[in-house]
Amino acid sequence: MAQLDEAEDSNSRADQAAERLRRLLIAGDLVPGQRLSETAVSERLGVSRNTLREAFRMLTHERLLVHKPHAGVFVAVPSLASIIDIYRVRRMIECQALRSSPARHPASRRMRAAVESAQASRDADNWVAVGTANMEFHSAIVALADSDHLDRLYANISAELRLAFGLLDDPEYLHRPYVDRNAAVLALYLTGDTAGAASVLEDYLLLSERTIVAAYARQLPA
Amino acid sequence: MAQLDEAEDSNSRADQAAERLRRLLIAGDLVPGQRLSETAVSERLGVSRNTLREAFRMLTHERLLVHKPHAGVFVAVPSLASIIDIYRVRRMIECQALRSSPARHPASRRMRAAVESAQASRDADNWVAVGTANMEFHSAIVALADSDHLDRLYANISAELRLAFGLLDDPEYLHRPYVDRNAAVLALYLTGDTAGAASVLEDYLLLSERTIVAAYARQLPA
DNA sequence: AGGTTAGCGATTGTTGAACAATCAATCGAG
DNA sequence: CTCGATTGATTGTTCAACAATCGCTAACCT
Repeated sequence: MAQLDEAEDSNSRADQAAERLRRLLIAGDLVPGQRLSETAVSERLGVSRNTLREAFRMLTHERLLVHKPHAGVFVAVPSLASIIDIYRVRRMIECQALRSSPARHPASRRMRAAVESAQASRDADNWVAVGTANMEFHSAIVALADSDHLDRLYANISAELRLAFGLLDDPEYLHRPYVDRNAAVLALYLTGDTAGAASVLEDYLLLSERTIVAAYARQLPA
Repeated sequence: MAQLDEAEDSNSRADQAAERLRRLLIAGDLVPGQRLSETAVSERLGVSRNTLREAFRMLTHERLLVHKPHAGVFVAVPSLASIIDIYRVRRMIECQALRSSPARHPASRRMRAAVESAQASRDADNWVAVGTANMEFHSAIVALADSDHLDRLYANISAELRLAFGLLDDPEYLHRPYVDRNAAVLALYLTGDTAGAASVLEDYLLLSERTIVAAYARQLPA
């Protein structure tokens, strides 16, 4: 086992700070729109202002934070337009990756593991874990394309989407319907019917987008 | 028009430094693999080491530089695998953007302008300008998809590809064949035959990839 | 009174210097 | 000649200070 849960951030202190902030972000401890004071956060994390700025810049490139010049950094608030954009990209990339993937691609193991993990977490009523497993499933689908660039793009997109999920407050409603659908997509893919799998996935993504957009519009009437 | 050519980098000094480095990189003044000393570059650009580090980090995220811990930053050397990956992504994204684009999309004007610019530069024997115009043409194709995320991904990919072009040394051979092909793609698209345009584009990209990979393998026998 | 502007305070942007941590090359011992 | 320790240079990180900029307050003018 190369990297353990806590060992992956061992590189630099800026990386460590970024990782800690990342966890605070996906855990929802930092609400979107909130301003992050450099001095306050730096002394809370025990790093220097300069180092924290490097961490901020990393997270800004991951679109988790936004930087307004001379005003500070803020937790990103995913816009409706950005979410719609994300789903457009997901349909384009995931469906094509699935459709034109050779059979028995190594990443299919990741897909299977993610489905099983999601089912287990569902039975344990742990819905944020279900969400994590679902996202891992889609990440594995993208990995079918064997493209580092797409993998990286998808990692960014996932982070942003996760921020949006955190804005909503019914994780069961958001994640439960998709674990069975993921299993269906995986089953079709494993039989070699990649076109069918892609088709099911596309419907699935359209439904998911509608659900999230609706919940989003309901929650943020502004 | 909000931002002019020279005014876009006015934000911070780190941005300015990054922009200057970017120009040095695409101009080929900085050869791939070269190490960039923090102190040397910082005093050459007239910025502090700390500020330069922020610039380095930006360019690292754009994959123009690579950062090796405790060893420094180096000009990225695009690997053959990365180039192949880039072309795979380009085929996936550009063809689908072209195929599923509505007619008379605003970005088609950018496509037309790029074609005309390439033709003019070709007649003037300015081959690096031809290369720039060609890349602008493809960037406009991606813009047909109306996705900020894809636009950003493509900007990164373009920068990396440009670095690879700089490694080769016959810009006419690299760029001349494609200005007429771009014009053909544009013509098909404007008649509404998006499927035909996408098909031509796919052949085109396959040919371009073969050309570059061959030149690359010839030049770097290592 | 209402709107405008000048100034104030706070925060970010940038710099320089200093020290610790790490790597690579040199030099020396066996 | 090979292996190992020392040295030197570069990066990683912190601190303190100052300049630049923004938002707000309050005084000012009409």
